[in-house]
Amino acid sequence: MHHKQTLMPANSQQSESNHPFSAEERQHAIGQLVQDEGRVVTQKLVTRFGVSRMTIHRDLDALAAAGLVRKVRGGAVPATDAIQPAAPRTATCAMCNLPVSDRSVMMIHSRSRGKLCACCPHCGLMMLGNLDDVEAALARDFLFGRMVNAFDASYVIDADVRLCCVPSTICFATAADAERFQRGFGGRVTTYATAQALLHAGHRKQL
Amino acid sequence: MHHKQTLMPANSQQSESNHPFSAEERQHAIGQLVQDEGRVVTQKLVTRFGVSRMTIHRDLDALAAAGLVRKVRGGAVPATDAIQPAAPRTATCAMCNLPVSDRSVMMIHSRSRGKLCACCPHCGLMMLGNLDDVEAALARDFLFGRMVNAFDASYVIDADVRLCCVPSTICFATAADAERFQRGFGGRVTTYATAQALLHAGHRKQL
DNA sequence: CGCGATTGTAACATAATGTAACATGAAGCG
DNA sequence: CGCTTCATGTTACATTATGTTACAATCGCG
Repeated sequence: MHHKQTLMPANSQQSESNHPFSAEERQHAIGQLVQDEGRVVTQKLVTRFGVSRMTIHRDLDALAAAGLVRKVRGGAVPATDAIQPAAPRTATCAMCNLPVSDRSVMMIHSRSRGKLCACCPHCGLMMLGNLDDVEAALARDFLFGRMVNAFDASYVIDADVRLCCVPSTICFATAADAERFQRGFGGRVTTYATAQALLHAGHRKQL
Repeated sequence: MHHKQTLMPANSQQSESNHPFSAEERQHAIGQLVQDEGRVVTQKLVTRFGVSRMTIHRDLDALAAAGLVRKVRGGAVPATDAIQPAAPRTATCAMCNLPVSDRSVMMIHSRSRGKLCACCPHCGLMMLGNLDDVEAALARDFLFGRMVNAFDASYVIDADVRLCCVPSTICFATAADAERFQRGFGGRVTTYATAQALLHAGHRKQL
């Protein structure tokens, strides 16, 4: 009796509700939604698909059991998503797909794309240059291992230490540290802005 | 429910445009804020997230329980030790009992005492000097993070980088790396034997 | 020092959400 | 036809997140 799809006016906005979904189709659609939007809200799925709260929960259970999503209170997020407070040890770089080294990791918080992980400042800076809704960006200071504001940090580019991607880009909390490192291992000490420009120029050159 | 979210338009009931924050996300955001800005003020979090004072307090309680922040009157500051939230930081140094930093860890295999963990080469070398049945000793190369044979490694003692115990003792896979590091950050480049002697001499002097 | 303002916290209330147990109705199958 | 199975709905209850209130603890200031 509550099956809205049978009662829907023809001009209804909720296109999906016009035809009844099989369980499989609905679950597949939910999985897509999670991937596309980063997060789904149970209550919205209830109205969107015109099924009961329990049914949505069962769908999410099935998706979670299949490892496709992770249930959170109120909805679900992508299984790979790292809303978790813990740093994703098994994460791969959102830019180059290499496994993320704990030593050089960068974390970027984008409003639209959530929490992104970069294997090293090279990839991290590239990503930052391509995002326009960054809420925060943190890079790991090479010397002390602390996370620092990526925009305030200093970087040594192309030092004789190849940690990850090339040209090697190493993050330091202070310009003084970067300079001392450069004295020993070469490379060029830059601010965030300069590093950003250099890396992007280098990549464009290749095109 | 009628709480006065003076900062947000009243029409946004649950809209993700303004407050996509579930409890989990909000706590995560707060944790990042603490790391990023060094300190957060409870009252500002209340207005920023549009939740009650109690809710913010509970968030901070949760973050503090997880060891991610330390509550202070009026807000929270980064937990001094916990830069890395996850990780098996259960290990403590067999010499000084400090939690073992993944960055500078040394592993010593003793026939009689089994596998011992040192927080840094300082403690590791001290332990090695006191053990007579060592099967193997590995230290983490500071530059690349690889484990190297502690007896073949080079060490920079008393550089201007205080990572763990004092006098700071930093391990490098090669003498060349140690020298380049010394060029920037000072200290003295030594072999295993020399570092060993220096550290023990320093400690005996205190007695 | 006392006093007011701010902050921390405990206790309770409430709404939203999660979940288990049972009911229903359709489809398939002997 | 009756039976089973499956997806779903309904109901009831547990759990969680949050707000509200009251009060204690602390700070700042005259």
